[in-house]
Amino acid sequence: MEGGMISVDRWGKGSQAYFLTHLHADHTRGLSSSWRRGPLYCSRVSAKLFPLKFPDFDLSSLRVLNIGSWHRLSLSSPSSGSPAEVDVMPIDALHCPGAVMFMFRGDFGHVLYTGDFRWETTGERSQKARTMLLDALNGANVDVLYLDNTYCNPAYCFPSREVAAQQVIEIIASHPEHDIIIGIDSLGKEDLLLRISHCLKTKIWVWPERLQIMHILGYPDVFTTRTSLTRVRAVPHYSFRTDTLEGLNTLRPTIGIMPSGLPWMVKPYEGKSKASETCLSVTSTSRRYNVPNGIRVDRNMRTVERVHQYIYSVPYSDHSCFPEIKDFVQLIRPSNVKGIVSMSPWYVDPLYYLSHLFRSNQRPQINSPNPESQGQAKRVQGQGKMKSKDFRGARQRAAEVNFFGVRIRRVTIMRRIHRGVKIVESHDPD
DNA sequence: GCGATCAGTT
DNA sequence: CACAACTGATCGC
Repeated sequence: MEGGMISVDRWGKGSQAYFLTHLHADHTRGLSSSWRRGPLYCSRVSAKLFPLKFPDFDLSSLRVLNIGSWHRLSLSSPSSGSPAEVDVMPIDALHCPGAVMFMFRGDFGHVLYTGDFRWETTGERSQKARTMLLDALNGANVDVLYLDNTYCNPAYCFPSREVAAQQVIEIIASHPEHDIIIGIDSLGKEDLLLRISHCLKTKIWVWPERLQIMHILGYPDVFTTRTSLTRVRAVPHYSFRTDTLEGLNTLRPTIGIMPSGLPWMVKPYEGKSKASETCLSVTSTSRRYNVPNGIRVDRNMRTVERVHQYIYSVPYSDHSCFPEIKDFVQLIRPSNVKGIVSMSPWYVDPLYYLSHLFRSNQRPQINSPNPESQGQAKRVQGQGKMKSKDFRGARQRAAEVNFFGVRIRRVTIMRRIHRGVKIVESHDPD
């Protein structure tokens, strides 16, 4: 296999062109203000946000790529040094502001790198992205799909963000006398806040750095850093804790809302835990809301949970859930699929659940679906070529676990080490 | 001081 | 328990 020409969300030496899908920290690790490795391609929104994340970054290194347009890069083959043309098109990833997928086209065929993405089947923007993707392919086959496999497991199933936002709004509306605290990260979930603001006719407090981001993003003037103007506050996810909520409740009645694809962001309250058992009526999501064509109503569909006396967990996710990933892979029908989550010799590929959808007969990278032989393979490999630092933090138990009330075989057991890839010229899925 | 890596938190 | 995203401590230069 030849050395890489192109790196996506990886910032080591040896590539001719570097691509950034979005500005979350787990995709910019290794990037710094002292970047000297040449042009860095990203979306216009990411470019606008760049100075905030990397204050002294030399902005002349940035190359903005317009979403939906092909751009030609003149690179050279790492082996022969002969010229090699590569075309690239960014496509809306609907993950967070500025987030894009990259479609590459060249002598190697078509390679699609999703970055983190939410493949909703409803909504105007989603439809546009779908059309853009199909237009980009123009009937061609995707040779390698690098896939955001974060929730690539049938146990993960949640409603659209529109539905989840409505759930948040219902929670807030049913607590008219309460202050509301919502945990968010430095980028993402803006649409949720805008919907809340619009439906409940309220401003939303954010911390100063977040207000700066809102201004750069050009959002309407509904955000404020003045506490007195609103009862709804969005705070850094990291400072959203049970003791914070308990402390606030000694001053004023306050509830917290955690929008997340995962329901266990806070320790369960030692009493009632289901929202349906409280004053708030939140019943099965799949019964109450229409589900788009092709997405089967799943009994795993997550809904609102009251996870603590003062805290609600709402399935508002910026990553695709399993049925959406499946829809995406069925649409693309790629020859080969690789999870963006890093691999190790004993890594059990979550794409296990999708292998029947591949165009070729690529087998998922599973040592064996049998937990016992997985364990054996791990031990053998572990004594082999891996250095200890490469699997520090790895969790290696394979077991049958109770997952959202459904017994499934746990196959995703490696903690993610990094994201991002070096895209190479070979067709081979190694 | 800077970047990289690790440990720990929600 | 789980994950993504983030903070802060520590290490090496």
